[in-house]
Amino acid sequence: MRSFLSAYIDFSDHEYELLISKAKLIEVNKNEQLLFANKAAEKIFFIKSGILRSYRIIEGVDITHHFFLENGFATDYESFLTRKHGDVYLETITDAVLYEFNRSTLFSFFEDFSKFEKIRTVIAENAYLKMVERLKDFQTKDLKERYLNLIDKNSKLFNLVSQKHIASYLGVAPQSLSRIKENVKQI
Amino acid sequence: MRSFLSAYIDFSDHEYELLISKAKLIEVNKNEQLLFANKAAEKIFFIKSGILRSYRIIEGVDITHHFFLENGFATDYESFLTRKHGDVYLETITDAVLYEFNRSTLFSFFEDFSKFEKIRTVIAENAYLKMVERLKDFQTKDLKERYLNLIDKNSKLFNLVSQKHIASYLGVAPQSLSRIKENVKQI
DNA sequence: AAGTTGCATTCACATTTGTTAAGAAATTAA
DNA sequence: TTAATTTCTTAACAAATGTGAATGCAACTT
Repeated sequence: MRSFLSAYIDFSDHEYELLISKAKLIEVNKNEQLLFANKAAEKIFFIKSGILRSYRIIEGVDITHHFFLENGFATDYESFLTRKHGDVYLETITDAVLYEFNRSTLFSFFEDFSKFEKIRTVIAENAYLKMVERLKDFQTKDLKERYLNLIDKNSKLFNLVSQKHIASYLGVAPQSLSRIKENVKQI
Repeated sequence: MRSFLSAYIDFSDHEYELLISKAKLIEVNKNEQLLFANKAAEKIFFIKSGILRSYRIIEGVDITHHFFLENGFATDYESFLTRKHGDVYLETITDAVLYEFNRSTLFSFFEDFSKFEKIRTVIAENAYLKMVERLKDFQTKDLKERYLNLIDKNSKLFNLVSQKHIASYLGVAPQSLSRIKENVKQI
């Protein structure tokens, strides 16, 4: 987490220790639920190791919203920001080691140490930029291109994440993803 | 702009006048290009009146990225943040009255008056939340639902924006949008 | 070991969307 | 205003994706 943050702001050992003291280091098994829909997200996690997945249940179907990899923050960002009840679940899909922060604790830390406030800006701006990339793909690329693009950027994912979750992430039925994989294999 | 900003932070008359003094008030005709791809976006606009559109040319095709309505900021946000050359054009699609800010002027204003820094965070977070909504639509809704959804939220757009721009915004060919409109009309 | 469960794949068929082309309608320019 | 240009619509066919069902496979349970 230190190296992640220091890419954006400078801080002393002491300040970092203070931040860490606000967090709880937890080890979590695979397939544990970390956040539930219909509750305001009061926690945010920094991922030391492992992979997390956020998803919605829309008309009874599990739709993956996002995969969270090592060295980044994970939460229901929408609910975390708006304090409204979210529609997003967050779960581990591998064993994981996480720093768990309480929303109010973290935000009051930001207020006391205003230079850390910039982290909040940077997280938002990075999250935005990633969303724009995905949106651009949906606007202009067919499934095959989106699939190849995802492999290219996140090859690690494919051994660890089930196909149906990747399919919903890409916005298609699992059968369509199978079809494309077969199609790609032959070339 | 004052009421837009005051929703997020408190500031004095003097502080607001200072901010305004950094901007240039401009009147722009319909179909004027404000930003060009392949240049780093050095300007950001606040829209007093009018509608703007950002778009990319991808494989020779004009793809609308975003519509900007009154009372909000508009730029190639990606390029504006990263300072890299963007792939986005920005143009007016109606006559418009704008406050034009220079990137460096605005950011140094933020540094001098740190409470305004929060504006940057809020803009990023709001932009993110809008992107998430659109992405959710692409993941889970077919064209008809996306179209009805857009009408519902932005009925003003439809009289002022050409169908082909709305089509690319929704990620489909203009012919497909025509088809859906006919389909919807009959019900 | 046998049975259960859930996932990935494959197939057939239905639906949606893309593509090409043509004509109608609207906008712009002269 | 007329002429020229662009946009919108419609149609026919091709391609892609959705849907429901069947199969095989692997992990897990008992």
